[in-house]
Amino acid sequence: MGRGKIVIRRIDNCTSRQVTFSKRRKGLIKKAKELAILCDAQVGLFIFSSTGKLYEYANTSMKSVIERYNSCKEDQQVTNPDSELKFWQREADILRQQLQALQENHQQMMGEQLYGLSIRSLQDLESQLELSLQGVRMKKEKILTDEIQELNRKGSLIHQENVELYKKVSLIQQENTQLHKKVYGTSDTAATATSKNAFGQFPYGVFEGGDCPQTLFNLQLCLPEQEQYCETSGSGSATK
Amino acid sequence: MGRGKIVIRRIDNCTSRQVTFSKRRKGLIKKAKELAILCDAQVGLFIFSSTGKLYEYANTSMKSVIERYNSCKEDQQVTNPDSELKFWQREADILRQQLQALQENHQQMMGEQLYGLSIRSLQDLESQLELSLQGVRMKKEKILTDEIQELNRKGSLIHQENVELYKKVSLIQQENTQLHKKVYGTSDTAATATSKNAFGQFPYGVFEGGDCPQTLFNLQLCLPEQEQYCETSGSGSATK
DNA sequence: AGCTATTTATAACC
DNA sequence: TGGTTATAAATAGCT
Repeated sequence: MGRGKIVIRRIDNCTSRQVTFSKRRKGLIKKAKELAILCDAQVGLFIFSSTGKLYEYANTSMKSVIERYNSCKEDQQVTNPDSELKFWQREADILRQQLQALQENHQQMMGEQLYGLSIRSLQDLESQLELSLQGVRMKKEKILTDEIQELNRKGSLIHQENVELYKKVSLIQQENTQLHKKVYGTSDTAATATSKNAFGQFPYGVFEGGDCPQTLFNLQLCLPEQEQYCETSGSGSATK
Repeated sequence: MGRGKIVIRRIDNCTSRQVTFSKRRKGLIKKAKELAILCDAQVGLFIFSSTGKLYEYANTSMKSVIERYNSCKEDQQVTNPDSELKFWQREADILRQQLQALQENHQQMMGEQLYGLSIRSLQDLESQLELSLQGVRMKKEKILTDEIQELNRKGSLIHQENVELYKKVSLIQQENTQLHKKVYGTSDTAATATSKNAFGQFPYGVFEGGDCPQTLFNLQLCLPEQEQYCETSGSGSATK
C-alpha cells in the first residue's frame, strides 16, 4: 500500500530500511492496540530493530503477558535453570538452521547447487547476480576514479612547484649573467645558452597548464567502462 | 478500512467481535512478519482472545524473544556456574559469529556493504559473480533445452499417431464408398466430397515432416528470454 | 467463508 | 525525522 507495489524481502538500502521500520513499527503497534480494544484481547508485542533497540507494546503489562504465555505453555519458567539449558540448546539449533539456510543460499549465489531450482528462481538469481556485479563494478570504478583524482591533484601541486622553481632558476640565471658581465665586462652568450638548454621549457613540457594530465588520465579511466559494457550485454537490460 | 468507518471501541456484538478478531489477528500477524522480513527485525507477538485462546508469532523462537527481552530489561544474568549451560551459551555465540560472517559475505555477494574492500578483493568478487552468473545461465538454458527436446519428442509421437489415424480415416472412407456403391448401386459423390473436406490434409497441415516442429519450438525458446528483459525492470527498482 | 466499497496504511518523494 | 500524495492493502458490512 503505497506509491508502488513492493516484494516482501529484506530492504537492501540501509536508510530506506530504517524509514520503513519506523513507519511500519508504528502501524503494527497501532493495529495491535486496535485489536486489543476492539476484540477485548490481551496483546503483547516485541520488536527488536536490527540495531538491537527494543520497542514493545502490551495492553496490560508485559510481565503479565509473558507469565500468561508461560502458564499457557504450562511447564517451563524462563528463569528455571533446567529450561535455561534447553533454551540455549534450542537457540543453538535455530542458529544452526539459519546458518545452513544461508550456506545453501550462498552456494547458489556461487553458481553451485542449482539442481532443485525452477526457471523462475534461476531468473531471479540471475537478476540478483547482475545487480551485484553492477554494484561491485561501480565501487571499483569509484575507487579508481578517486585515485586518479588524487593523482591529478598531486600532479597539479608538483606542477605548481615546478613553475615556481623554474622562475627561481630564471632569476638566478639572470643574476648570474649580470655578475658575469660585471666580472668580465662582456656578455658571454654561450654560457647563458647552455643554461637555458639544461632546463629549457621543462615544466611546461610535462604538465601543460594543468588540463592536459586530466585528459591523459580520463583516457585510462574510460577503458574499463567500455570493457564492462561488452561483457555484460545482459546486465544493462535488467534496469532498462 | 471497510464499508464504513468504525470507532475503535470494544465491539459489543459477540459474533462480530469474533469475526473481526479472526480477520484482524490474521492481518496483524501478516504485518508482523512483513516488518521482520523487510527491516531485518526480531519480532515476537502474543494474542490472547477474549476466550483465552493463545495465538503467537515470532520470526525466531518465542523463547529467544522473551530471553532477549528479559536481558534487555533487567541486566540480571544468571551467575550459575553450570558448565553445560556455559557450553551451550558459547556454542550459540560461535554460531552467531559464523552467521554474522556469512551474512557479511552474503551482503558483499549481493553487491552491498563494499566500503572496506580493496580493488583486489573487488576484482575477485567480480570474477566470482561472473562465474556464478555463467553457472546460473547454463543451468537455465539446460532446463529450457531439455524441455524443448521433451516437447519435440512428444510432438513427434503425436504426429505419428495422427498419421496413423489419417490412414485409418482414409481406409474407412474407402470402405464407406464401397458400401455406398453396393447399397445404392451408384456413386454418391456429394457424400464422399463432404468426408474428404472434414479431414482433408489434416495431419500434414500441422506437423510437416518432423523438422518443422523443431523450428516452431526454437522460436518459442527465444521469446521468454526477451520477455524476461522486460519483466525484471520492476524487480530491479526495488533495490535501486 | 466470499465479496466489494471504503477506509487505512504506506512507498516514494520532499 | 516529519509531512504529502498516489496507490496498494486491509477490512466493515453484507451475503
